[in-house]
Amino acid sequence: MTIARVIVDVPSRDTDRAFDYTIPERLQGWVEIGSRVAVPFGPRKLQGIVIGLAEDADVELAKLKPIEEVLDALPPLSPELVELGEWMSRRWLCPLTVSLQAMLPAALKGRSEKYVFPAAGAQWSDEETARSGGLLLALRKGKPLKLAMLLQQYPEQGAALKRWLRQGRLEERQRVEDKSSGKTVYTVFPADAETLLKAVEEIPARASKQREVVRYLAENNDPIAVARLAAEASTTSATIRSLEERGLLEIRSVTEERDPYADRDFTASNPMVLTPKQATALAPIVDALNERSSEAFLLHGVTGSGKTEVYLQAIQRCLELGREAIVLVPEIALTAQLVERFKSRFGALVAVLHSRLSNGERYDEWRKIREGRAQVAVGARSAIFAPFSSIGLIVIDEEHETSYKQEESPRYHAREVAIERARLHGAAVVLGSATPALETYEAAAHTRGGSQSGLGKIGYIGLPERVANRPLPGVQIVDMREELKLGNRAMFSRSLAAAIKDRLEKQEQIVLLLNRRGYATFVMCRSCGYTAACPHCEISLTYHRGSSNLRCHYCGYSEAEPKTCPSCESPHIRFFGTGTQKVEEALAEAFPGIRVIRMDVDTTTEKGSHERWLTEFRERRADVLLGTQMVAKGLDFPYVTLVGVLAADSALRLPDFRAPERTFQLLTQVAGRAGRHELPGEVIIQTYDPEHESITSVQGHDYQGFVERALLLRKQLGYPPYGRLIGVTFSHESAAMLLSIGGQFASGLRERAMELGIRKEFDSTGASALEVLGPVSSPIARLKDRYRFQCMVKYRGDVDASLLVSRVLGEIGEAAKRGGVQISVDVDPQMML
DNA sequence: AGCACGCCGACT
DNA sequence: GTCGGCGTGCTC
Repeated sequence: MTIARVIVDVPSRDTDRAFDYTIPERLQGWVEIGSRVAVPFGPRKLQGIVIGLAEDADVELAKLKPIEEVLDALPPLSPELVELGEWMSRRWLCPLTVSLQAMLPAALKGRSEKYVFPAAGAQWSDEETARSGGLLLALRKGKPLKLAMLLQQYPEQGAALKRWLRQGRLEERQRVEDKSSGKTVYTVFPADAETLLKAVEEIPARASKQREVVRYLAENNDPIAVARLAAEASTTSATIRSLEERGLLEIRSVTEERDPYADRDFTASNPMVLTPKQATALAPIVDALNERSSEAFLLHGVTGSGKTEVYLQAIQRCLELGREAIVLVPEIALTAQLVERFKSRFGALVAVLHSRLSNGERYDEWRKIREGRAQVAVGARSAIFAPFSSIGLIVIDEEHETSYKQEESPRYHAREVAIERARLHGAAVVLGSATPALETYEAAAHTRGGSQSGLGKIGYIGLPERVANRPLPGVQIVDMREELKLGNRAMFSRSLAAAIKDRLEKQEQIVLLLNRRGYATFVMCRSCGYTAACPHCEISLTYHRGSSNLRCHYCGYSEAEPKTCPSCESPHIRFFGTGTQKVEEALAEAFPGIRVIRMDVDTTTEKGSHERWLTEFRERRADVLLGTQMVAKGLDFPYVTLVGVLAADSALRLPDFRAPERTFQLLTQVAGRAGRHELPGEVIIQTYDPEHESITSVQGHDYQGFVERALLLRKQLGYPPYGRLIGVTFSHESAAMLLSIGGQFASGLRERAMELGIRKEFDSTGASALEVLGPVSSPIARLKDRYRFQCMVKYRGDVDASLLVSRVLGEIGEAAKRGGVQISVDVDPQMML
């Protein structure tokens, strides 16, 4: 008897283990590791993933319930992805179902739905009917209705529904449903009649049902739905399945496909001739591919050095070897321009996965991969889970981007998942960036010395020059304090204003970066000092001019623009700080006739708007592309010769040890947008802190220098990559409980560390150390009506802090649950806020 | 996480 | 007496 070990879709600590089920006869052969199944669980019916099959497991069979259904013709996950999920849940301390669920396309994240319908012979009095406000009339039409929908439509009838269900006058039924709208039919594609007839002889006489099916198919040699064929031959799908194993037929899920790129022509492109530098960069990657060794490389190339062509040719080689490739790109860089580059080189072999596709479209692309019709997957973070079976190469472009870390559970980092997945496949990893993350750089620089970062060995490949020897743009730093002294109170310095005017005359283009959206960043009353804050979060509200309201950028709350102070009714209420909307206005004022495209979260929510703006800019229907960091990444426009940064230090003062690194990276990236083609580029950076290293290093394009100094500082303070962090956040609607639960966690962890003889101090001896900071109120003390406290665990890489933390959480979990305190754990947090 | 079961106050 | 409040414990 085979037992299936199933992870049910209940994301909690208590249920984070496999539950055993029997496999009923009709599903024999369909249940595999990675199958998605519907199972009974207590009184409910749930979706689950099979993570193991055990022959006659050591359990009381009588206690086991059978699997109810297998939900896909092909298991959506492979044993390798299940293993990867197990690794993830250990690495980032999340329930296994959460990491497995993260690998499925949204269309397959079916939830179970409850339906209710009247029991046979159930009666209701006229009075009850009248009081139900139409509910009973709807129900008595006979069709089962969704319980969730009824509760939403008749909110007052909840109690009545419950009563009737208990009394048995209503019945409920639960089904696990897919979200995908496209209809899927599992279809049998038979081999040709001749092959089938020949094969009949070889099928053992005992397998009479199989023979019958084959004879049927020999006569009716057309594709037929699995269910119909089973009915036709009065047998079960298990029979058909074994025929598939004999190679006499193929079962495929057939759907109407939506190809989001169907209406577009891609002109074929051939490999370009590599520069000698590019060729040198490519060589070690190709060596690794040929040897099938799971090596990782940092491809450190300045902006415009032609990294993409290196990726393309590495992928080419990978495909020639009959293996598949994954390319990760930051979401906002995943533009038509980039997709086109891959499509034109590899054609229909490319599947594209990004968040702007509908669930259905995404599911189609995902199936192309699963069914082997695509060999290259290009996508954002979650494309790292592309269901390939033989991966040869994983490329992560702009590997330093923060978007590779998922900010909700599972809080994984795609870079690390890539390295682990590559290890399982014997695949090469290429991490490309002009400004590598300090963690990556350190791992590459000290690969021989033994790195603390946890990334393992990384080979270093440098690409220090732009193609065709185009110079890097000149960078000018403007001290805005000097401007103020000279009486210039405008938001554009004299040199930036002059440069803008010059480009307008020459009909060249300009990119302007300001990392704050909205119009004004805070609202204050000059009489009483009142500032407008979100009632749900401890965050000041941002004024948006178009809609004349104040908005919270954390929870989306908005309120009307105040005319007088809500606190003292003084009319002296003023808007402070500059956002992109205000810059747009100032540009129009200072340069009449200027054509500006503003690109930020507010103007790009609509589907396709992002690409539309970029196309408009590329076609030079605008002079200025003004925006938040989304204008800094990966864009390549030949006529951009000026890049202006309005407030370079805006992110520098955040209470986050990575703030200087982020600032340097952002400035370098945006500077790289200028002068990428024939026309030379110029960059003007405005700041109130012109001496700051994050800014001065951009001027000299001095990554090396910046990084060496930053790493030294990190080492002194025990921050990553030399020490590591785990952030634990406790939240509750009231603050009262948080300090005590947080305190219990901190002291519990300190005790455990002491027992194991782990030192508290980080010192030069290099001995294991672990330190617990907090609990303290989080930098954002309240978010969406919940107060937040946090602890930060700082430790050296040789301490298994994850294990310690999960043990302590196990101890205090009960108390936290009773008190209603939510705990979220972030291993290797990327944002300190 | 849900959902049932169980033991307590406020209604017909 | 019953309805429904939410604390507790279990789900193969």
